[in-house]
Amino acid sequence: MPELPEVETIARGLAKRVTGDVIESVWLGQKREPLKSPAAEIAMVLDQSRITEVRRMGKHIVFDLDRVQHARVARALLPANGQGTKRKQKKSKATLSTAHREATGSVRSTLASKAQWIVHLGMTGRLQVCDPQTEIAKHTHAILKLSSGRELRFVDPRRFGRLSVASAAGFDATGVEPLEVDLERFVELFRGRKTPIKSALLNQKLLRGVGNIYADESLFRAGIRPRRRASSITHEQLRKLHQSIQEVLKEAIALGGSSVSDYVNADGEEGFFQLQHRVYGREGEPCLACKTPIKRVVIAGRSSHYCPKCQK
DNA sequence: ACTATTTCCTGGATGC
DNA sequence: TGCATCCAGGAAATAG
Repeated sequence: MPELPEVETIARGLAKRVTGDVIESVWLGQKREPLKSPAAEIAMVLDQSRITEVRRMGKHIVFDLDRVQHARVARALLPANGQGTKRKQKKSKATLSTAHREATGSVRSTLASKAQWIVHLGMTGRLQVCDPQTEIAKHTHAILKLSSGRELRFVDPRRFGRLSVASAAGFDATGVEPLEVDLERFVELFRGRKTPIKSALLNQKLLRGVGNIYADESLFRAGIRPRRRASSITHEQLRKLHQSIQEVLKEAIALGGSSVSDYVNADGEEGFFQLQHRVYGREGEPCLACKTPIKRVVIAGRSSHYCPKCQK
């Protein structure tokens, strides 16, 4: 489940591998859930673009693109060269003729020389850079053929991930970056909010990038129960929470993120921060500070883990 | 303007 | 072994 540290790790790995590459062709699967922008628009923007930068914004991976030349529209919607025969028939049929025709006129005219490809990995999304010969994984929703001869593929079994494009105006992520926000602005985020602090931490419109694992871990370190109303937390406790969030995220990035379920980085390697979890996934196990069994409750539909003695 | 709840998805774990 | 059921979770949509 990629949250900020995992997405940061993946974005850094991808930046090393694909910066400077030109996208020579784009194949998009027939499932529409993974596509937030119209398929034809995504294909049109990506095709013949150079990747100039890969970075993270919240839980999003942003690929900055430079248009190399005008889109060669017809190619953008065909399967990548040499892949058609190996791919299952169902997938090679995934062309987008109707959307394509609609978008050809309108999108081409609005294309700027700068654009962005935005990827949200959801729960199970993966971006893999591999040779074209590599067998195409089940649930592959996008394949970009790169000028270096490799392919960049988006695979997502659960289809909670999302792909979109932004043009010159740029991608506008909501919320503030937890690693950049100063204490004053951080405190302001929670003023007057009656919602449980756990829910507030997960709200991407306030803070972007914190998910279930790091919310629980941060609250433990700050000694705050997840159900506490955000507005009831003292300034001193918020100061501690602000510090805890930054510490937890930095430590997790340093260890390559948390590998629970099937998370791996851009090189296929697991992270190690799961070994540092003090409450997440430890229901019934003794608190590492006081040995009290860790409790699990559901808040906003999410498992929330805490120590009933250490957290008030 | 907020807040709470429901929905979308599949694979792995569990239970009978 | 097989089959049904439940659960994981981010964020958008819906309801209050």
